[in-house]
Amino acid sequence: MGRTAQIDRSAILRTALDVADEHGLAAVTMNAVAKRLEVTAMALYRHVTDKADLLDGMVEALLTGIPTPEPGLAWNDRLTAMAGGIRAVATAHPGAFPLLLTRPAATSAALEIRESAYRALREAGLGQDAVERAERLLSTAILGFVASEAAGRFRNHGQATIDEDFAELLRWLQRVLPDPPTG
Amino acid sequence: MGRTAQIDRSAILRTALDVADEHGLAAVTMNAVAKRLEVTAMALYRHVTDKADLLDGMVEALLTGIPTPEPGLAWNDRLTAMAGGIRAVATAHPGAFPLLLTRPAATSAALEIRESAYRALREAGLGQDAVERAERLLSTAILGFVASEAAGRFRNHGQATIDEDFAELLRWLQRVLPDPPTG
DNA sequence: ACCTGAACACCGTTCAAGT
DNA sequence: ACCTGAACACCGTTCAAGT
Repeated sequence: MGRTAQIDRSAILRTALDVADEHGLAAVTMNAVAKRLEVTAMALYRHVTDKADLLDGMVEALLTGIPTPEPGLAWNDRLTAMAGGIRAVATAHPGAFPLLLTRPAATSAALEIRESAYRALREAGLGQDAVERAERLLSTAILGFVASEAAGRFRNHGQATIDEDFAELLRWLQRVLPDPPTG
Repeated sequence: MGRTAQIDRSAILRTALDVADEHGLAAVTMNAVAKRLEVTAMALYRHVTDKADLLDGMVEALLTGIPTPEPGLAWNDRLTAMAGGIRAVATAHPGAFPLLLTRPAATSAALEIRESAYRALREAGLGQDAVERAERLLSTAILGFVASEAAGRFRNHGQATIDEDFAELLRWLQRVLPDPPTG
């Protein structure tokens, strides 16, 4: 009895993200991930329950990469910072990012991000129902754009054009919210 | 020589959409589609070049289901009608719909839809660059919402709430465009 | 012309066995 | 405790063979 572990869950998740980013989500197989870790596919089952659990773990790892905004900022700047953080994660993990749109996350990382957005929108003066609705619409608009970018739907356009598109989207979204604090 | 065909490409695509909607995209295998058609998987290769071609064909079939808006309508009503048409296709094909976000389509059906949007936005008075940017942002916002809905990201909310969310999104998007014609 | 059987390399997953 | 080998049912795909 007793044998020092060669791999752990977080190493598996990091490796799976690498595989997705280099060769696409379809290339994320138990075999491919295991091979990178110099282990057989069966060894993974000690650390993830099955492939669905692997993919859910990748989602959680992506969400953990979105930084919590500086609490000192005004609410509208906090929302903008979160949008930028989401886009930065998509840029760092373009292959894995589409998982966020297909695997609804109810994990703690997802809840924390949503709560940050709720706090900002409450400070904007919205009532509770409006806060929740605005969060759903803002998050889908931003996820939709960023996932489209990651999936290459804009690949015919230059980076400068895409950057300006994103800035324009943020301006659009600001315009449907109450006037921000002047500071 | 000569043997009457049992299947054709459009039957394969329809069957693949059915499988996706009933059991999810992951269930769309050559074997599963073939079995529904009472044929072996190898028979499909006479009508689709490979599985990627099958998935691209599904995208094209989904796009063909989006109706061209009535030319008599004002430009803002045409855009609203297109958004509704996209959502209707997602409702009819929730399992297959996420393909639209991951497989950028440059086929004729995709181009026709984009051209419809361009025409409406030009009538709104936007210059060519603004037209193209607005089309990218409108389409990603709408696709993002509708794909999220199809993927079940809102499944904790009632249908009435989701319907109202969609209406609110369309109002947001109207607000960033020039004032529509009064009629 | 259209479909099938056999074959290949590859999936996810299980379970008993090795250390 | 952790990993592997062998096994199973299932992938996508090719190619020669049947009608």
